[in-house]
Amino acid sequence: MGRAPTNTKQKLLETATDLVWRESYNAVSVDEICKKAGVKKGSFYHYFPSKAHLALEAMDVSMQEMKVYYDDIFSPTREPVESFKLMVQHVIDKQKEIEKELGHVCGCPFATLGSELAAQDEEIGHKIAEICAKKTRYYESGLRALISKGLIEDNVNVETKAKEIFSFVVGQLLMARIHNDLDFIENNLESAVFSLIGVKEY
Amino acid sequence: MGRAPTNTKQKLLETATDLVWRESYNAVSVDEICKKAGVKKGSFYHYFPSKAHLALEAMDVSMQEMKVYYDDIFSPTREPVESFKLMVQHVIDKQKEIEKELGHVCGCPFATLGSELAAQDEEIGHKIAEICAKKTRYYESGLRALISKGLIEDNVNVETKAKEIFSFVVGQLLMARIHNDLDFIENNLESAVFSLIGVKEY
DNA sequence: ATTGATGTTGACCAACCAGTCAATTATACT
DNA sequence: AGTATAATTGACTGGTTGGTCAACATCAAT
Repeated sequence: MGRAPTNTKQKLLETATDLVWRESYNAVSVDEICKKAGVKKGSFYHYFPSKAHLALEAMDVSMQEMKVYYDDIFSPTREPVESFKLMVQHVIDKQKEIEKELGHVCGCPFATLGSELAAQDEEIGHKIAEICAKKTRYYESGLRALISKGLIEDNVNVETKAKEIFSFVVGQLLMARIHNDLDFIENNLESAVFSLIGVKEY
Repeated sequence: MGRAPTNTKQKLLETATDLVWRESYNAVSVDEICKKAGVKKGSFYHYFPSKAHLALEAMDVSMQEMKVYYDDIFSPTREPVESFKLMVQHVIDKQKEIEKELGHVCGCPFATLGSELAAQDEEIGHKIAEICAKKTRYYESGLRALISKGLIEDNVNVETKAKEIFSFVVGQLLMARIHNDLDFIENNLESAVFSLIGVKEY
């Protein structure tokens, strides 16, 4: 029943993700998103009750995409050192891809959005906090695997260390966005992460 | 000659700093700044040719204020371990003060602004990159002092390590802003910074 | 007292903002 | 063929945006 389903909603989500990731939430208007997506504003509000709801759904999509990669990267079948290496490489690859596509180093989309909206929109802020917590759980799992292999001391506070690693990666990505330059991350992120983890040989 | 100078410009700078730090650049309008500062919009554009120029001047003011603290904290007369301890404490104290005043954990004002505007306003992005570079120079100085005291190995790449510390602090502040919670920083920042520096006893 | 520089005001603007809605179109099922 | 449902459109709204401007106010030096 009803008219044939289209990719309009998906196109809006993709376009919004690109525009907001590159610029910022408040700098991008609904009109701009619609124009670039080739969709009339009436259709926008047919699929989303508000601009904020679009952002929330776009985060869900991004999160799901990320989950596929991270489930693989931190799969229990891998060596934990390999997991962290792959994680760093994935971050670098993704940043390079987005830099090419959007013409600017863009950093972590969740952190950028969270930084902007944490004090402005409670719901979005809360969702981003959740996403951050989810990501740190991958690191926790990797750290526990490192402990079980005897590669780091077993008195390491896994939750704390995971948060530190996450903050560090997010901070480096933020600096890369500000400087519009991925060189430092490319040359430094892997060794810095392992130094922070405290594993000497890898 | 001319009319007696007033504090109008200063009031605009202070008000704008507060509003933009708490919310974001694009979320705060010139009208809002003027209203809260008790200044008419005509006066605003008498002192600033544009909203972006206000941001640039506000950053200069913040930077000058920060310089006073950091020149003292990283004064060559101090023990370098004390410098880093004081730096961490200063960050925490400042965040607590701002949280109380503005009703939200606000993180690093430069990083927040830079994250938002890096790809939107080249001039502002460039200025923030400069400010970040300036701050890392304090860390470099502290690290060199640590080396000269034999507290860390002398093969440490000071420029790289300083950038890592800066990224880490900025990342932790960003997470604190997103979670609107300073607990993790209060409990963890000092030990994490020293762990990152690589000094065991302090 | 006049001049000239600076500070202040409020009305004004075109463009843009998020969001609304009734009308229209396209489709799948009966 | 008819109908229910979903997709699409474009014109519309009221408020806000960054920014302009001519007029006016206040003072110091002459």
